Amino acid sequence: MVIGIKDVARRAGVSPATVSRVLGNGPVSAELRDRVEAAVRATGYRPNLSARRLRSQHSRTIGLVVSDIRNPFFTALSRAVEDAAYQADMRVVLCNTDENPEREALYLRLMQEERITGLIFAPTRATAERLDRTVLDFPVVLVDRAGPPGRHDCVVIDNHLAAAEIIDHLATRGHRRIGGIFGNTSSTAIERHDGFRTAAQRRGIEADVRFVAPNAEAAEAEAARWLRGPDRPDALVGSNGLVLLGIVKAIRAAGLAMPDDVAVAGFDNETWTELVGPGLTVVEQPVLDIGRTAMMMLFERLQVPDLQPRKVVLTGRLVVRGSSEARRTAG
Amino acid sequence: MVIGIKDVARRAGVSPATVSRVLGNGPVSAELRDRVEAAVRATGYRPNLSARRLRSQHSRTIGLVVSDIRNPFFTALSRAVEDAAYQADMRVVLCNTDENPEREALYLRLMQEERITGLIFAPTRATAERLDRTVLDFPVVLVDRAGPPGRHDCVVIDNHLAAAEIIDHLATRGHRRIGGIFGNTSSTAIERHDGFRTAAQRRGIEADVRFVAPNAEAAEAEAARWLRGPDRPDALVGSNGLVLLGIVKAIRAAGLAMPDDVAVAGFDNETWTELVGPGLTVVEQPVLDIGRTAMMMLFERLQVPDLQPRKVVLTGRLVVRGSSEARRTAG
DNA sequence: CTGAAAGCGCTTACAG
DNA sequence: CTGAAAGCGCTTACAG
Repeated sequence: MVIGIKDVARRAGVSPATVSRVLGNGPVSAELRDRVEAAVRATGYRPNLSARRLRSQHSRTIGLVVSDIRNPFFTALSRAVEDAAYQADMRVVLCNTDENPEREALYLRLMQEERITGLIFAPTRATAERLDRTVLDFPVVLVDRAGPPGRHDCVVIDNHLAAAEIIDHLATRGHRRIGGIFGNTSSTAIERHDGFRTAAQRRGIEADVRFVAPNAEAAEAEAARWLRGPDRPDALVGSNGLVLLGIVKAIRAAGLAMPDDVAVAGFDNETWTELVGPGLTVVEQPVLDIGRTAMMMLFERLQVPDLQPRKVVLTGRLVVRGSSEARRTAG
Repeated sequence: MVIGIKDVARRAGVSPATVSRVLGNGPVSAELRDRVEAAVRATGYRPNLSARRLRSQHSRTIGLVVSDIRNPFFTALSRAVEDAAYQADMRVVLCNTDENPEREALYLRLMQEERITGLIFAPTRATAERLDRTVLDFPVVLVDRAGPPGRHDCVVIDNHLAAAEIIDHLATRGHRRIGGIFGNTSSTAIERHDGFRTAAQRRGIEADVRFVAPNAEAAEAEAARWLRGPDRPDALVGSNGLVLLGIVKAIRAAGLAMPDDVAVAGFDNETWTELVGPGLTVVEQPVLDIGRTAMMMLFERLQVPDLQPRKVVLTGRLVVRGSSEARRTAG
């Protein structure tokens, strides 16, 4: 049998209202407070959050909708968001969309049904275009992916700059035929692609590009084809951690060496990137800051709903390792 | 303004009860069903899940409490659990305990407040010992960690066997001084330790063991100390993915080579283990099966509450790679 | 098949 | 400070 607030009230000799006030730190005399607290301990009473949410009209719930929690970027993001949420006495409901717009729509409906307080969302490009703030009953902060300019609060890194830094670095190291493999569903990959092309053009470097589904399998298949073909690049760049993983797998499977046969660079400084071959050169994203900032923006938006949409741009950090260093002289 | 069931009812010219029946696939005439569905579409009505849960007394919620979602084993587990849950029209509330018994207690209370349908839990040893099924209002399935024999439903792998396989494999490859680094908070690490010792004894092999907090940093520090000391082992075994990561980092930092200076083997076949050095020898856990099985056991327990506690033991698979192969002959 | 009414377990004006 | 009462938005016997 589950104990309710009435049971506690009866035991403490007070009204349910008083029990509620003790739990919610309302104004209660010390004596009644003591009696109620004793009764709560004695009964092991736990308030029913569904009832509390319904009555108080606050769900104290943050929605977090990402493509796949197994992408280490989103794993770390979810942990950051959850820590911030639990500290604010809120909880998180997490959904994986697998970059599928239909599932995004499904989970947006679920978020409505949960009456979430706010949403942190990494949408596909298709959904970001369509997303209408005014039709949702809660504020949204986009993360990792900005969506159309000026439409939504968002926190991203400067992808254009980061991709350009990778190109500049590779060019400096003497690479002239650089290939890029980019995800085909997110605005982030597009921005990285822009930065990639712009920087290559500026330096008069040959930069070819291929788009794939943003997962390791698709990236590996594409990289394998590319490395086998006549136009094999001397450096490969991956647009996120999963793509980078696929590239490295393809290189190993082909029996090639980094950086002597192909140099490699990419995004996301996962724990393992320093351990592979000579170490992988990557742009590290400040993922904890991204998560925390998204939560802060959500809270600010809740306090001042009619603020202009704000874009917070953080900066990635290029971590140079052996995978992109100049070709070794034979020894 | 948020639309409620009454608004839909008014618009469709029916009672709220009828709207509720349409949504819940209750018995409704085709004509009224059509009118209600049209009204739902026109208004964009979304039922309030808090109200529904409160009234129906079903939360349709699974709790998932693990140490850290960033441990790739738990990342994959959470994805498996979430997929199974959403398919059963349930949702998941996830908590990270950081192997901290106080946080475990906190989150168990939260689970009570959520009135969850059932809990999937990877407890520390301390909490597993204390955990009393009869005091919780929901069934529990332990995953990865079994707890005291016969007390709880659980789904684990045969850790004793898996650890013994690692020892047998290393012994066959000629390693005679094997060191193990084990987590100090989970029953799983203890079982792996047992298997490790037993197999070593049977083979008359020197097997030393050290316990650390189950994270990469602690494992790396311990491995670094060990590799520097006078009793340097010729093979190191890590009790989970994070510990294995720490071991590999320490080996690289010390400028040692796998397997020539130290062989390495461990648990969890993460995506990166095949890419590090000559590839890492690991026991792969059937993590998708573990997640799905845990959900099934939960549902079965809900249907037949007075079943004996059941232990499902799955089997790990030893994936042999270069990190543990026989020392190369100088060439 | 359908509707009116009760009630899930809380919180919160309201009155004292 | 405290309690009685209303009500959050649904679902579900109950009666027809």
